[in-house]
Amino acid sequence: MAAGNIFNEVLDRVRAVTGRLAGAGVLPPALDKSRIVVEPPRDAAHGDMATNAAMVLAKDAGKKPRELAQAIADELASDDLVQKVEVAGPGFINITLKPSAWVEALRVAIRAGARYGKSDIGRAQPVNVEYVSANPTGPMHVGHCRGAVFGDALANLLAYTGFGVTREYYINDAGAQVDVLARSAFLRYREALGEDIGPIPEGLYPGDYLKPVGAALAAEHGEALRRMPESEWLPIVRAKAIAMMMAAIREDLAALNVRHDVFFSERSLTEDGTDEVGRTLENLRAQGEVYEGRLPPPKGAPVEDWEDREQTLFRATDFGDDVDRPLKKSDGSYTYFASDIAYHKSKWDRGFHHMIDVWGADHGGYIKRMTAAVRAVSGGKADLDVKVVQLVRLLRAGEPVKMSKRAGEFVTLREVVDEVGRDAVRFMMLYRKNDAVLDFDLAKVIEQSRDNPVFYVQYGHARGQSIFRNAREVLPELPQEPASRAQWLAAADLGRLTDPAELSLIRRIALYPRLIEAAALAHEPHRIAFYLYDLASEFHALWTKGKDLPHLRFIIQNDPTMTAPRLALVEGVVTVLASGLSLLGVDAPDEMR
RNA sequence: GCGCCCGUAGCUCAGCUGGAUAGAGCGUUGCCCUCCGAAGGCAAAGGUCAGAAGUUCGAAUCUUCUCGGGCGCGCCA
Repeated sequence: MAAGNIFNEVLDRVRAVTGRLAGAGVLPPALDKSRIVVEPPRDAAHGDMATNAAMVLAKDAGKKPRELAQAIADELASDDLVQKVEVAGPGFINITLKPSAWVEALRVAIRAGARYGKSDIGRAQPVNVEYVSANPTGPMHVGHCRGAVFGDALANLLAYTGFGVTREYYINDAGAQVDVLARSAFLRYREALGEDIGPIPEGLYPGDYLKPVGAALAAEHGEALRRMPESEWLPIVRAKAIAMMMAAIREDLAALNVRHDVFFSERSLTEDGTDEVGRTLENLRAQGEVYEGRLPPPKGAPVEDWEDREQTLFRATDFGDDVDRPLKKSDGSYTYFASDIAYHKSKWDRGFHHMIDVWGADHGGYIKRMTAAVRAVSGGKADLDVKVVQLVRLLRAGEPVKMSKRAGEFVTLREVVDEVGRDAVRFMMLYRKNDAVLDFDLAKVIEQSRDNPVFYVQYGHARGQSIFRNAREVLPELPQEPASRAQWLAAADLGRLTDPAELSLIRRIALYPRLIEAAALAHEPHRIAFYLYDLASEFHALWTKGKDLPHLRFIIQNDPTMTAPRLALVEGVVTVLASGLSLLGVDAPDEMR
């Protein structure tokens, strides 16, 4: 078992007990133990952990849940981790562990250090996480933030739980929009050569960010491009513009601490004589999933100039979609969906059985057809989980920040990061479920108070470090280097941690590995953020308790033997805060400034 | 018209994939600094989990329907 999930440990023991009861004839020999769980109770009065084993097994055993619960409880009572077992309610088995068991869990956490909470549940399975994938037609704006941070944190989390994660960015460098980009850049090129280009025509990108592209083209090609017909200069200008846009995007991502392993070009699926899209579609045609046919016009919102025509379609309805989906435009070129199928086929070909795509809310209507396509190209063997991140409403002190898209005035990702800092952006983007709309208030996230969870959690870490700094007087032998400090503290007499508040904090620390696994399996990094907030809150509370009750302070003057275990508790808190924050990609500062 | 997401305290949101008496922050009310960082803490009040039916030992969580809000609905990416 990786890095000590004490809940799994107890679950194993509960299952062992049911096995023994089966051997003794109390339970039938073939038992489905998969539904048995051991979890923390909502109410601390119910003990440390509760299991539903009796209720889950009662029906198969032909016994009353409470009766069976009592039998299991009697067996569990003699376990060396267990202090007390009670049957409650409809058949819950409430387990209270010996304090020594919790204290040992703390020791495990401190010893593990940065590895605490790591897990191997992923069993090294390859997972492809695709996120951001912003069009290379301009700098990233705030709207891209959330998906970027979410995808990055999710990838961190999956890697931490033993999945073989590949972080991927799909560059949409093939559609009409990059030709528009090229024409827009060409104007800036002429401008750079001294021409008066006047206002930017409708339909082209007006932003100033293309001026450097024009300048670079002028420096590199001089007058040469201007003398070519469009068919010749366009590929040159396009390639240059895309390269420069992608370089800018990478810089923006770096500012947010977001990284990718693979940048996959859509154009590479069709250029230089390769036609991966065509090949993919022919394969699907051979399977009967691609055909020529007609679609009914959409109901409700009438499409002007609807033309009923025969077209190439993907049989998405075979996989639960509402209608079949077109693969070719009327001019014969592939639709975006067609190349997206080929792209996901490439993921499958590269060995990914599990794919996760992070998309913006406006792509929600696209999910069914894409999951359908993934199943079609993999013979049903691959799965795709599309995580939709909802809209971010940008506010300043409660007032919406105005953005005008025409005229190219939008708030860029970089502006937001520069104003409030990378940590605040990242934490707040993750302090909400991905499928809920998020209000992001530029004024609030830099506030240094409990209102601001980023600050509150980071402050918890800083406060812990501050305690270590102040402890040197009482404990001069405490190593200053963090890793040796942790090992030194792990050897302390942890049995002296007996106050209910201390044990409660230890229990929360012990919850961390379980939380990490659950968050990873659910693809929900936000759970880490909420957990860290709760942990910091309990830590701050215990700290303040020491104001009224001096015997509960972490540093006890003239009593190194009491101070050491207390510092070990702080070490546990600091370890988990640092670990969780690093999964979120947020700094864990040693002091606040 | 159809599909997807959402609806939990006055406000903003959690709720650990079906568990026990539904939680936190803000706001309101009342408290705690000679004291390891008050950049903090304690306490009180506040709920028909939108509504109805169903599934079962047990539902905020699963199913169906209704109401209310958001997004999307060949040849845009």
